[in-house]
Amino acid sequence: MKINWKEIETKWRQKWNENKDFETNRNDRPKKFITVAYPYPNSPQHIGHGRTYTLADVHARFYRMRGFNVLFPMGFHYTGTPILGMAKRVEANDKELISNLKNLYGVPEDIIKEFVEPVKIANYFHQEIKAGMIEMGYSIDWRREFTTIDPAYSKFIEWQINTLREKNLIIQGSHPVGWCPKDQNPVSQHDTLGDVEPDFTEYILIKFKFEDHIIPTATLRPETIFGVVNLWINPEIIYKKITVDDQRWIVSKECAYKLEFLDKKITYDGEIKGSELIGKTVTVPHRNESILMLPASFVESETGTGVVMSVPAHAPFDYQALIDFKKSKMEPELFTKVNAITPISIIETEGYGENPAKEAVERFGVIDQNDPKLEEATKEVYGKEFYGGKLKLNTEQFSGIKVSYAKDTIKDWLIKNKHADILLELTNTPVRCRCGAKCVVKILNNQWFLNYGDSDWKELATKCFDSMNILPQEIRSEFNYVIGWLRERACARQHGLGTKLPWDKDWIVESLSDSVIYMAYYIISKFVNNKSIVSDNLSKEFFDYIFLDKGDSEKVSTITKISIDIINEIKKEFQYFYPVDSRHSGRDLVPNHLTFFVLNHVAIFPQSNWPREIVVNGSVLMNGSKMSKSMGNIIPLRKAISDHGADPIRLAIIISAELLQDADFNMESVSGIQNKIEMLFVECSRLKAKIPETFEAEDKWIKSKTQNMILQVTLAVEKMRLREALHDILFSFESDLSWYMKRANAKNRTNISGILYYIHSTRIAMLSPFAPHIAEEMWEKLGNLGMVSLSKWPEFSQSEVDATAIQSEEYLKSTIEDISKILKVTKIIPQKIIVYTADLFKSKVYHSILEKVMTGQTNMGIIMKELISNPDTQEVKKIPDFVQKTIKDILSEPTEIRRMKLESKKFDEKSFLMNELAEIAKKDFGVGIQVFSESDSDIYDPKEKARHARPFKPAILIE
RNA sequence: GCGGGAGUCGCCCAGCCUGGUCAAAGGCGUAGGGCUUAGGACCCUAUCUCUUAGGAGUUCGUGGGUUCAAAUCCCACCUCCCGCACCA
Repeated sequence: MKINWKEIETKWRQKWNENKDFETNRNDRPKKFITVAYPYPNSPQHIGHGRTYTLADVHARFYRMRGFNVLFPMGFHYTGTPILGMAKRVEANDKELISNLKNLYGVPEDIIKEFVEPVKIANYFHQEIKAGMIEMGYSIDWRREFTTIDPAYSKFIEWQINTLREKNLIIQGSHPVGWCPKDQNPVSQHDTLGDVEPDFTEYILIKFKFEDHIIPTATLRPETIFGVVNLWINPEIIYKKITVDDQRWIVSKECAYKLEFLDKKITYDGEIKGSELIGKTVTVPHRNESILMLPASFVESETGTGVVMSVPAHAPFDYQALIDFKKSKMEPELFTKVNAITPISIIETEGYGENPAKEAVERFGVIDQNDPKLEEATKEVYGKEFYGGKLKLNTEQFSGIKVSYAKDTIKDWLIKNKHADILLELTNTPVRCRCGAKCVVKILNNQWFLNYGDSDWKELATKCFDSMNILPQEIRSEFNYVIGWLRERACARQHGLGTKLPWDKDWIVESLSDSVIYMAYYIISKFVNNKSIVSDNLSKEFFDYIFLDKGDSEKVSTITKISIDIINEIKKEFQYFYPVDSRHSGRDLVPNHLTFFVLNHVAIFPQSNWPREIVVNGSVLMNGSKMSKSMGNIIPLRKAISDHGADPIRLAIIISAELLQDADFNMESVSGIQNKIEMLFVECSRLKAKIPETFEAEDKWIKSKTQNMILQVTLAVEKMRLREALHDILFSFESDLSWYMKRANAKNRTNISGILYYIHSTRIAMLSPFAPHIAEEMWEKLGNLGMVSLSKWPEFSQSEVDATAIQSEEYLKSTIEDISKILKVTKIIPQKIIVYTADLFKSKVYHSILEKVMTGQTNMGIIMKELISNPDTQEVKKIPDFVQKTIKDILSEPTEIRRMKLESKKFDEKSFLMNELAEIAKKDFGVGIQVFSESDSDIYDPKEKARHARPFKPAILIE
């Protein structure tokens, strides 16, 4: 039977909507406030976005069924730069973008024209995403919807950022960024051609004195200043003479250009050829020694300053260039000087001798300074020295420290003594802005930062994390790590949509900073949307009173012109719903949003309102590979819903992976799920509500198994192990059910529909948070009244679990399995099957062994001695083999089964097998079964098999 | 480098948290059978090795260890993937 998903889903969505089932207000029941990171509306959502929201929705629906008053709201994050960038690209008539909008996202052409206005983009995709969320059946309270550019939201953000500033958590400073000199704008990944992230490193400029000039060299290894023996100049380069602030420098043209953006005043004074510098000397800072400037072809004008300091003991390039130069022709006078240059070794590293550079050059077989092998040699020496090297005595006060540590220390010391400066340089050059210009590194002054480096703040956040539930547990250490390395973070930028900094209107609150405590705003937004309050009235006093319990209602009412009743109602609702019980998000937000979410909460709110839980999920792959525009494998969520139905999509996403793993989405799994659900649907349509009749062995068993499923599923959902839960409901339980059907059919029973009705009602109820629409339909088909989404979650009941029933079915199964194994190995076609159960004595021995094993005694010798010393069991000395095998039997079973066996001592194997084995064996093997106890007097035992019988392991004879 | 995750029977992947029901679920593939004019779809059976009695042997990246018992716990090593900032 084919299910018409669309029809069923529309039907139930309408009912939920009419009944306002998911509109949540304060009441006297316990609450759960479940939130999920709101979407950024710059594209329609695809399957990947759907995952986080679906997980959160299942969570919300689960708690709703467990009796909680669940608030699950949604907002839209308009703030940020990508939308702005998009608008610019539309304006510039960017072909690639417009084709994506048209073909990939299906945006009508006349609407694309309006996209030159950023808000139009956000509005369009906002509605698109919202429609998808509704179609997915998310149980959202839409009365609380908002966007982050709503005037009331801006008031809220102003309050947030002012509060942080009052607490001295916002500071001002300078900060390097990737920069487009043409646009006069910072650039990040989505502003560059090819979407490259501008990546830069910090070089240390060491200032060498040359006459009345400074010749700076750029290095990553400031400690090597103690090992410098000469400088390398490229004779082909024409260097610039410039004035940097008050000093006169000589650097390459490219370097001078870079310096212009690094907060320095540059004027150009003249030029000097590289060749003119050769053979002249400079003074090494601090050491005050004169060293020569020598020519080298590996020196590039684009890198650093175009001058390199030579440390031949530790830098393979320098060592090789020195060798090369010594071989070249030169004036005798210079040769004497050059020949006198010897490497100065300043670092000792295990595995290297006096001159690591020389050793590496020789080992790699380097030919000359243009040999690419030098790169490898450099990497090796640098790596080993950095992590394993120590500075030698000739480095004065730094001797003995590890290189990895010395780097920063020496840098600070050099800068303090004015021997050095900083040069920031892009490492992945060239980075081009979308406008085509080459990007540089710029130091921005007067940037506003949230001081996440503050140790008191970190401590509070750590305290909060320690008290929080983090799901899955594995991700917790990652949060601790992030808190550890977090430093100041820019919280304002100069472009994009958003709220202006209240005290500095040139800046806009950065979008990762205006989205950290907005869960509190869901309380406010309900009252904004129903027009109880207007943005103009939302003053500092209002938010202080609602969120922080500061001030009194009368004063606040006077200031805000909002009635005391409304103010108090808002406050009560906030106090009822806060704190956030669970926050859902993808794992990409762990090092930023989720951590900031906690940091900002602990900074602003009292401990009682700190968040309680974070749930993190992995991303979604499409047929095993990452979804990307260029691959064209992005499936818009709404298209997937209309093609396959919302419930199959929800189930396929959930079943494909556990929380943190990447979920591999593919159409086969969707259609597999559809088939499964269709079968279940047919089953539910057939069953009628009925009170179960008397219970036979298999009925008691399947009831116990159902209880077991309830327990397992409930525990799994509580830990958000939704894949496991769903798998239990849909698949694992199926094998139990088919065993049950096999048993019932063998007996030709016709009175099982009551049991099946009970089982399926339980399953459908548990399925409902996962596949809410079809579950409602099935629930109705089963003849249940009301909505399954509002019904009670099935509860585990220990009293419904029948240990004997479970154990006896296991016994039956293993006996049948033994028979088939024998048949398989011997390839006999059976005429007759005879089963012998163990006698009373063995059963007695079995139980005393079981008791001993349960107390931890597993030693055969000791058990044997104890059995013999007891008059009741001393006869075992005749059958030591039995004892040995029984211990093994027991040990190979799970503790749970052992316990059950211990509990139900009086289990009559013979009569059970006679009653239950006959029909089923007839069906499976086509012959009758005879059952004897080995102690029966009328026993038929021609091959003397009976004596091998053990409790729960009957002997078998097949003829 | 730092931090995190992973390595399972031809392939994909579950089991590991909480050791025993584990020669290890499920899917794909392969082989045989059913259905069909044929193909597809679907259903059944088999799928580490040996075995004419329910058994035995060797397996879960590699090497050790703990335990009566290890895919599961501990230690070391090897390989692969992801994140490392002003960007949502």
